Amino acid sequence: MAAKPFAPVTSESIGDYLKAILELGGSEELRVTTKALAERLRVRTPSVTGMLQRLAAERPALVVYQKHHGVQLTAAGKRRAWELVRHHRLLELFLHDVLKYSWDEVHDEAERLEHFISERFEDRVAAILGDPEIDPHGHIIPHKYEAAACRDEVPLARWALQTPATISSVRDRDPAALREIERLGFMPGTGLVVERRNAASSLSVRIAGQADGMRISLDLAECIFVIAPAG
Amino acid sequence: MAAKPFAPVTSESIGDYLKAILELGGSEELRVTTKALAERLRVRTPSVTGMLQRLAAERPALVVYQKHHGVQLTAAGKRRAWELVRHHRLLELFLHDVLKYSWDEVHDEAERLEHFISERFEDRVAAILGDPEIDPHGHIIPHKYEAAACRDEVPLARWALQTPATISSVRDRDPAALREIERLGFMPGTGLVVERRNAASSLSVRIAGQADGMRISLDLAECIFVIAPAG
DNA sequence: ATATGAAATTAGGTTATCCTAATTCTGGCC
DNA sequence: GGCCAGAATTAGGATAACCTAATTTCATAT
Ligand SMILES: [Mn+2]
Ligand SMILES: [Mn+2]
Ligand SMILES: [Mn+2]
Ligand SMILES: [Mn+2]
Repeated sequence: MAAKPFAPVTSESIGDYLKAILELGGSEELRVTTKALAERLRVRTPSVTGMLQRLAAERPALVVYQKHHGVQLTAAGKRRAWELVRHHRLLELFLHDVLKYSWDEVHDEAERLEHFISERFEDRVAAILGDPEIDPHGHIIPHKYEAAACRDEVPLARWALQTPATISSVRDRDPAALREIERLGFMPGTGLVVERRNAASSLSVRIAGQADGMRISLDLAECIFVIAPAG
Repeated sequence: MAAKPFAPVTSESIGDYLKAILELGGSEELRVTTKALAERLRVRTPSVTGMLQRLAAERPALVVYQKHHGVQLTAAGKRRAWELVRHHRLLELFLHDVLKYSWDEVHDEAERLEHFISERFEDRVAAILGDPEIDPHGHIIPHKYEAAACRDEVPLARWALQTPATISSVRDRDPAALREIERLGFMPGTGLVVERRNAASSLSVRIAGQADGMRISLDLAECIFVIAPAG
């Protein structure tokens, strides 16, 4: 009766490891280090080593683990990680659009609930949102059973000067940064140009169609991702 | 900044124990036995004993535990248990009305999610549902920070013969029974009379305004709760 | 080729929650 | 008052997911 799930179901903890490996590995799927995982997950490195050994021993294996040389996700690990990313982004959009959360409130709630909703919940939320493509922070919502497409995003802090850019997404994990970004008007879809780098770790930026520019800290510019316009 | 929560936050497991003690104790708040808890929670009795000792040792204590003589909830335990009941019933109604779950699908999902939603989630769901009073099975949704009112419900199996009754609620835990109840038309609010008890563990029941009666099993009649009409 | 410091692993321990097997308590019945 | 069956508890152990302290490995810089 119960169909075999496409992606293995995991504990909350394992799910968080898989998602962290996915996100730290980037689109090139580089091997991720123990230390990077420990920092991201706020645990100590021996906890990471222990968990990686378990994930590699699982049948089917969720990661390829080479002692002292980091981990990568297997196909099974990737399936589960992308499923959680889909849950996360659908939940964020649902919390924002239906339950009227502000965009800085959605992340923490989604981060917890993504592990506990059923496939049915996922499907119904997608349905009432009209199979959405983009979450409140501009992130692409993967299709069911698929990895998300990926754009060539660059943090605003590394974008070339005097070159038009469009904001594609913003980091979702820092509520204070999100409030600041909203206050300044750097919403996904907005066009802008970086006019110069200032000594004081800040950037002078002008939003398309606005007369005067503004200064934002490099820290904040690391939270804003841009692409070439009109892609 | 973060206000002290009105009810202690608990693990999923502890929450399930507290809710089970609340529900098994009934409105008279009788002491609940180790065995009853073990059955309800599908764990072995030594697990229950161990957990009860922990709940009693917690500061503030969540239960009053007398070795060999069962447990009762303390005020703190009751607060948490009722909070979870509120979460559960709000979630069931939300899943049914907003996400279009059928009434036999809502229980299991709510049983899990009730432990993981935040106060904000609870409040927003209540708001979009218009501060509802009754869940899809006819159960009263407690107000925030309060125990639910309670009615003098009786299982249909124990209602006097030939005496008009109104269905107040139905048991929410058994999907197959719920589908049967729906098929037969025993929805909360429906009026009926029990015409007789038959030998074959069944009841002959006539729904108000319907010409002919029907037979339902005593098992099913244990899942349907009734009160005197027009209360 | 070797030394060294950062990164990673191993060793050993804790807590939460569950289990089985063994033991003890309790309430009713003669 | 003593016996018994069922209920409950204690004893001892497993597993998941953490931790600190000790040790090992790796990459690089002389
Ligand atoms: Mn998470
Ligand atoms: Mn997001
Ligand atoms: Mn539950
Ligand atoms: Mn219900």
